[in-house]
Amino acid sequence: MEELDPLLHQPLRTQLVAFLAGAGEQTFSDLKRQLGVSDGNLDAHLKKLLAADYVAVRKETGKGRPQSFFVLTPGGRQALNDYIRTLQRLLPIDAPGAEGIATPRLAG
Amino acid sequence: MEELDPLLHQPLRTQLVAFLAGAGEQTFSDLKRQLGVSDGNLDAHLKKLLAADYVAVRKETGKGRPQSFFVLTPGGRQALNDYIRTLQRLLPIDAPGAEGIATPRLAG
DNA sequence: AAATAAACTCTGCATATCAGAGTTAATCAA
DNA sequence: TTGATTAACTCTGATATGCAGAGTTTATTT
Repeated sequence: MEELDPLLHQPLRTQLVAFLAGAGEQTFSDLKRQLGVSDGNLDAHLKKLLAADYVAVRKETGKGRPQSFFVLTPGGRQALNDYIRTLQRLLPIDAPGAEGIATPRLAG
Repeated sequence: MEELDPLLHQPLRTQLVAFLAGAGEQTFSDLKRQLGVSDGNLDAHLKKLLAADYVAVRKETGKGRPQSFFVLTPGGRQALNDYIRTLQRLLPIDAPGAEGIATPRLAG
């Protein structure tokens, strides 16, 4: 059976990565606001994504408050694409608007 | 931001529910073999799905070894459909074969 | 009827998730 | 220009989740 990347298949991280994929570079605070999550929780999940090189940080200091900018790496983008393809194979995702399950298909 | 049903958004449970949706009623052993998972783990996840009424059991006894047949309930099927729709809104799932992320869209 | 095996279920450990307290650094007010 | 305030993180510990294997029950086999 297909494997779902456990790093991406978690509610907050899926949203986080999806958001980064769509919106590009984001600050810690932007992410916190967008996802409505606590500091500690966001930090913990970002750390995992950083450790896997799915996300990279660019820290800016000197001008204004110190800020970290988070971006999806090429590897992260690839992982997301693979993840989406796995979901598509696993779930009956046909076309937008027709996502309901009509007829069960027999097991393999 | 959209919420991803945490009961469904977990690797094993997503596969489990997807499989039940596609293949219909399955025994414990069938599920174990198909998913390649330990007894204890399968039991734990099935319990959660049962508690949420996403899945129902029918226990057969008397003729042959006692067996439990697990099925997706209408509620479970609905939850799965909602879950898929949420994924589609969240991720750039457009059409099969074109799932790559081409152009970032700006944040809300 | 004793041994074997299938079909579950329970227990406990390991890891993950999460919120809030703590820390550092910049801006603002006087 | 310095003390207060606030934004931007980071660390800590408490709770929940995930998991494997040991244990239990019930049927077959010999």
